[in-house]
Amino acid sequence: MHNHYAANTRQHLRVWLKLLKTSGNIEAVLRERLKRECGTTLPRFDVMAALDHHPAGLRMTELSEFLMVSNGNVTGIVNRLAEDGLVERTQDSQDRRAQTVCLSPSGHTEFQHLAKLHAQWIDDIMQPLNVEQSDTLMALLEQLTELEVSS
Amino acid sequence: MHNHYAANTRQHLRVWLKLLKTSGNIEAVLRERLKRECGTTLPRFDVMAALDHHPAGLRMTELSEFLMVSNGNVTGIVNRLAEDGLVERTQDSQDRRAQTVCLSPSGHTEFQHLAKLHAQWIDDIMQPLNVEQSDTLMALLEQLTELEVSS
DNA sequence: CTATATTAGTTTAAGCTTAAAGTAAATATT
DNA sequence: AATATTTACTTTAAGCTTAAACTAATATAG
Repeated sequence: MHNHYAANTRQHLRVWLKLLKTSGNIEAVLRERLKRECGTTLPRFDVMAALDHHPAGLRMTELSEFLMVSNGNVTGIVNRLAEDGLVERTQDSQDRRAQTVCLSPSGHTEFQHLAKLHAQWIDDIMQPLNVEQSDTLMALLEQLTELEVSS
Repeated sequence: MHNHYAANTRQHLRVWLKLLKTSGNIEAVLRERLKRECGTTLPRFDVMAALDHHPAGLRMTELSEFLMVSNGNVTGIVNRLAEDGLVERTQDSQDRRAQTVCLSPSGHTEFQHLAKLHAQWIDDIMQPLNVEQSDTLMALLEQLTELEVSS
């Protein structure tokens, strides 16, 4: 029986599609709730979470590295957050090219609210797994994080 | 010890972030290879895969339902595929609003090439898991597919 | 038959995303 | 000091995505 692929190519495809679907479904739920219940988006939430994690603020470049997105992308999201008064830009006094972005007071308050809801949603969604199961899931996913970086 | 959340809220968050990251990493690899090696995108691939699966063709609305994206979205992707001669639109003779989209001969040839590469990439990425492990992963992901639909 | 409602699909506005080009300031070289 | 390079960031062009508005055709109701 000639078979140029590994014996379980089909199984691999099925698992990948399941992984993609599960992750996408959960992400869609989060996006939907952020929008409907909070009037915001996942990218905005991610930027605010990064800034909340760095109370001293971040440079635009640091922010884009932390979030692993392009710097042009960060420019747009920060622009919109700034328009809404949720983040503040401070010009660097040493380097006139640079600026530090941080949450405004109202942005901080708003994020605390968002983070609480977000944690509850995740907790709810992950409820079906007991501790042992989620450990197993972590370990299996961990194995997929290694190879795909190479080649 | 007062704790208003379930005991493993933090663990739940960690697992979700791991799931999101793993899925996103793999998706990024696929996007990158589709672009660099094939000059195409994941949305285009998805549309072509759907059409390959339905040799008789699909209506625009059927396509958007099958892929679970908005109909306006499908319009744009099919437009670009049509510009490249990879799909063909056929006006429905019964209903002047409707049309059937299917892969062109060159689109079919092209997709066979893409699908082969795609399967090899997935096979490669999923290699670290043996059959038992991927069964376990499937089962765990399956549990997360149930609840999140509700509420 | 006419008015209404539904259906198929496109267009538009807004945001997300990237790569590539551009701007301006700081640093390094000669 | 003048030139070149690097760095920080923005802008642009293109594509993906959605919801909402829109167009046109079909189906339904009276």
